Amino acid sequence: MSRTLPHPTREQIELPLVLDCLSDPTRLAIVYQLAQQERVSSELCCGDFNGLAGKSNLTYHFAKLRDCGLMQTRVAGTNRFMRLRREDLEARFPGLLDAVLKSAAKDAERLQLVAECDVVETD
Amino acid sequence: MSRTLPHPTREQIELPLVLDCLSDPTRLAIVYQLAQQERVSSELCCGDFNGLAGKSNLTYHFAKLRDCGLMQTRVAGTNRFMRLRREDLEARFPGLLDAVLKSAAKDAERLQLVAECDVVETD
DNA sequence: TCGATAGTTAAATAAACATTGAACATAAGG
DNA sequence: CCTTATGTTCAATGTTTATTTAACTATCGA
Repeated sequence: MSRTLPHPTREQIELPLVLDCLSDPTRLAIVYQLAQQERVSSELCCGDFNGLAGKSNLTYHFAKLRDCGLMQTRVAGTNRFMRLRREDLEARFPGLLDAVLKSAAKDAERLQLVAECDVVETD
Repeated sequence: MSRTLPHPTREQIELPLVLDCLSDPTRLAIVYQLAQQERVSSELCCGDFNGLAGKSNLTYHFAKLRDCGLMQTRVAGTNRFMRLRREDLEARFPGLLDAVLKSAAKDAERLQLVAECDVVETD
């Protein structure tokens, strides 16, 4: 019934929680993917991450990312659209997100962040 | 008997491990304190962090910081001197450590990083 | 050689974490 | 209305984590 989800305010965003969130490979991949697609569209929905983990596991990671202030979730019909809270993060921790994203990009292979580009399903 | 401790090479430093290390408040405080004192002397020994946690707990955190490549430990007599692996981190993840340290500095109070400056013991 | 100092190791514990599967809820579309 | 597609919730699992206490090792200096 709840049309909106709880998010921390900008000021409530905490450094250790953000770092902890980014330290998990699955969540780092989510954030990375979100950042990659940003110039195309600033939002992605849950299903776009199905390659990274099972559905219910993703729900768990999305909640962590939302709770720590890394992303914003918008409910629309049966979909939840997410976007990075770039502005808030930049205001709170200048340069941090970019540094993490650049570092992740450098290690994309090692971290297995390389988007599978919607590989054709072989059913 | 081991005069030297094992450290990862520069190339072996992994982003998720580094972020995870920095996400713990105690370890973030250690790194912050290490960075603060850097212009005075690049090294500090275990005892300099006694305010942050118990001795054996510190040993645990030091090991994590060493294992992930954030700091270097040098054994000298009964002391172990630590320093940040700034160069290696900058080479691997440009701008990351500085961004974290600046973010931490902004939140120093909230994170209780404010060095107690060897407050006089009130016994 | 003795005692103090610096730090490690080991074992125990409680809490937090990531992952899974099954059941559920909600909305869109025929 | 019924079905399908999206995504959530809940409980169970096994793992990792941070912390504490106590016993230990090793070095320095008197």
